Amino acid sequence: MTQDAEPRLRILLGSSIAMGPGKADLLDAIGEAGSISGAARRMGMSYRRAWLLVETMNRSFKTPLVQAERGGRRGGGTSLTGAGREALRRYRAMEARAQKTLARDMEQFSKLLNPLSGD
Amino acid sequence: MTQDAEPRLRILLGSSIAMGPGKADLLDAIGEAGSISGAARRMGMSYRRAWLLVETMNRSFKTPLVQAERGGRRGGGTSLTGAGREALRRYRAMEARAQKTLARDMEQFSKLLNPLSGD
DNA sequence: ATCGGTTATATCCGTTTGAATATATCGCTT
DNA sequence: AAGCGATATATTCAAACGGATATAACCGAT
Repeated sequence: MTQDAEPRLRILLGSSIAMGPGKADLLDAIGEAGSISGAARRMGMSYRRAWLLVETMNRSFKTPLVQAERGGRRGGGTSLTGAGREALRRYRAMEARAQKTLARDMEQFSKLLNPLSGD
Repeated sequence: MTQDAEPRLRILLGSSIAMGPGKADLLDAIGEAGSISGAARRMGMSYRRAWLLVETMNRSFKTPLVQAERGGRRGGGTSLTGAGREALRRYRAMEARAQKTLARDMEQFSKLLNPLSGD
């Protein structure tokens, strides 16, 4: 067994990535964890990186995808906004549609690829 | 008018990008220019960068996509192999198919995006 | 034999990226 | 008032990235 090739979808807005596989996963994790720090922990990334990704997303969209609160019983927390849930849902739909549409092409394309070369 | 969002397709093999918009453009340029250095010039990138991209591609595929020659009347040159032309053709087809399939979704998604934020 | 243009490779350097750490602020809880 | 856990932000440091430059090898043309 070797890993196989994966098609990945990114939504580029100008020079910055508004949405992509990593950011979508982060949104999922924030939704589940209820905080940026919790999401970062379970994704094995630094809080700073997670916070920067969130900042990029919030700047890329009309309405912030993520809403943070400081203090409180649990020290604060972060939740997805309505726009956040919508953007995530739509991205996942596009991702799935792309995967499905390209499945046959990917089969062919994969035959050209070097099964080794994990890099 | 502001720039609008663009969906981009990458083919990931392990941790390295086997094919993507930039590499596909480079293959096109090499095909037209007949050399890595010429392609780099017309794309405004350094020879080093172009050469590294070619190296990554050649490592990612079973058969090299690009064949280089040294010396000779024109000092050498680089041409696409059969595999190179095939990979490029298939990638462009996938790209186009994805664009078409996602056009409607992108319309909706774009409504969520911040028209400013060129970064 | 030298020259030209290219591939191939190494080195240097500034920029960017990202982890690690530290600090301030917030607001509930005790 | 002190503690806690989280956000928000700055600073420091190492690694990765990429441009610029230099050099060697190649080989036909002159």
